[in-house]
Amino acid sequence: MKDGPDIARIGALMGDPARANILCALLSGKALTATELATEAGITGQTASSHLKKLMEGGLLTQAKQGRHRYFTLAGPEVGAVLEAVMGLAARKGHLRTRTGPRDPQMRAARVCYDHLAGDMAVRIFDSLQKRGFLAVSTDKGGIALTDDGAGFVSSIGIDLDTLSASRRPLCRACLDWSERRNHLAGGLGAALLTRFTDSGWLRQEPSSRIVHVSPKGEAELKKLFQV
Amino acid sequence: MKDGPDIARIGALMGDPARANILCALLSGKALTATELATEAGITGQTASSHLKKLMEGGLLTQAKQGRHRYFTLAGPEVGAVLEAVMGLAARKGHLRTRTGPRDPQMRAARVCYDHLAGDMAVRIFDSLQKRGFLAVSTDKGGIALTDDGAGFVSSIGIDLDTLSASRRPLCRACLDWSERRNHLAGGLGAALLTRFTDSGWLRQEPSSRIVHVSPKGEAELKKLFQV
DNA sequence: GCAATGCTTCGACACGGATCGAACCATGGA
DNA sequence: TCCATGGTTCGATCCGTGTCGAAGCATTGC
Repeated sequence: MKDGPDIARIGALMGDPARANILCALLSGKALTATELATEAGITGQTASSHLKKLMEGGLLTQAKQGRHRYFTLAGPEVGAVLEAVMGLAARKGHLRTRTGPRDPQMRAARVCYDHLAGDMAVRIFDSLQKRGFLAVSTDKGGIALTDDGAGFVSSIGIDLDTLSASRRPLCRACLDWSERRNHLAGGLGAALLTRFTDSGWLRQEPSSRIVHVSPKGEAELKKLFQV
Repeated sequence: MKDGPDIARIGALMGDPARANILCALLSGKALTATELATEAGITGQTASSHLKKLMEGGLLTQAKQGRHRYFTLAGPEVGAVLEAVMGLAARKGHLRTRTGPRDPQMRAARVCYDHLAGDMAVRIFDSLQKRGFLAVSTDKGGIALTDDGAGFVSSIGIDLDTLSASRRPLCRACLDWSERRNHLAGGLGAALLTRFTDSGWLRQEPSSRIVHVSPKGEAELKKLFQV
C-alpha cells in the first residue's frame, strides 16, 4: 500500500507540539511574526526559525517579509480546513489539552477559522441560510451554491457578489466545525461575511486569539438578519 | 494559543511512515491482521505491535480478536474522512510518494474510501445525483439530505432507506476527494451504494488494495443509472 | 557610521522513539 | 500433551530531531 499522497509528511509537520501551536495560532487568520509565533509556542526564536522553515518547505505556510519583520500566514484556506478537521477528530477522541482553560466556552461560541467564522454562531447562521432556501447542492468544487434568493439576500447585506464570483476561489464551501460537529460556511462568501460583520463593528476578534466577541449592536443586527 | 483540541497527538500518529502505511492500508475498509499490516508497512511484527498499540490508544483504530488473529480496522468513517482530507492537502502540496507506480491512475479512477466509493467515478455519480435534484442542503450533521425524488430513486435501486435512516449515522455526507478535489458521497447511503454495486458484481475491489475495478456489466448498468 | 532589533545559521547536546532480537503468552490443531 | 502459529513484552541499540547558546546577516533608526 505505497499508493497515494504522502500523508506522513503532513502528519509529522503537525505532530510536533511546538509546530502544532504555531499552526493553531495562525488559524486566527492573522499574519504573525516569527518572534510572536515563538512566544506563542513557548520556544526560543532559533527553534521557531527552524520550525517555520520546515513548515514553509512543507507548503503549509507562506511568508511575507516587511521591513525587518517576517510575517507568516497559513498557505491557504484549505490548510485551515484540514486543521479544523483534524481538531474535530482530536476532540472526538478525547485528545483535549491538559489544561482546558476558561476560554474554551468562548471558543465554542464564536471563533475565527482562518478567514471565516466558526463555532456555535457560525453553525446557526449556516442553518438559517439553509432553512430559508438560500443554499443548494452544487456540482462545483465547493459542493454548495447560492440560490437566486440567496444571492439577493447577501447582496442586500452589502456583499459584492460580482467581485467574489470573479475570483477563482469557490464561493461557498462547507467546513466541518470541530466544536459543533456540523457544517459552517467557508469559501469566499464565508470570508466576505466575516469581514462585513467585523467592519460594521458587530464582531471583534480578540487580539492574539481566535475568539470572537459580539457587540450588543451586533447581537441585535445578527438576530434580525438570521433569527439566531 | 493553548486552546482547543490537541492536534499534535493525531499528527504524531500519522507522522510516522510505518503508521501512515498502516492507516492507508486500512483505508481499503478491510479488517487486516497484525502480521498483514506489518508486511504492508514493511516492518517486523514486534514493531507493528508497538505501532498498533499506539494507534489504538489514540483512538484511530479498533480491534476484534478472532481466534488467534487480531483484526484491525479504522475506528470509524470520520477517521477515514480525515485521512482523505490530509491526503488531499498532501497531493496539493506535491507530497507524493517517491515512486508513484502505474497503479496511480487506477486509484484516481475508482477506489474505496473506508466504506464508500471515491475517485473519478464517485465524483461523477455525485454530480449526477445533484444535477437530477436528488440532493439538498440540510441542517443535519451530514450537511446533505435526500430529496423526495432522491429517496424514490435510491429505493428503486434496491436500497432499504428505512433501516439506513434508523441508524444514528448521517445518511448523506460530502467527502472531499483527494484526487479530484471535489465532493463524493459518503455517509450511510454512500456505504450502502458501494455494497449494493459490489454485491451485484458491478464493482470488484482488488485484494489488499483500495483500487476498484468495474466489470463490463457494471459499466453498462452504472451508465444507465447515472449517465456517466 | 554605529547601535539596536528581528531573524537565521551553526554547533553541540540530549531526549524520544523507532527498530529488531529474543523470550514470553495465547490459541488452535494433532 | 505437545507443537506450531499469531502477537505481545522486554531490553538494547541507534538514529532522528527538537532544543538552545553563540555567532552571523539584514534592516531600521539615530
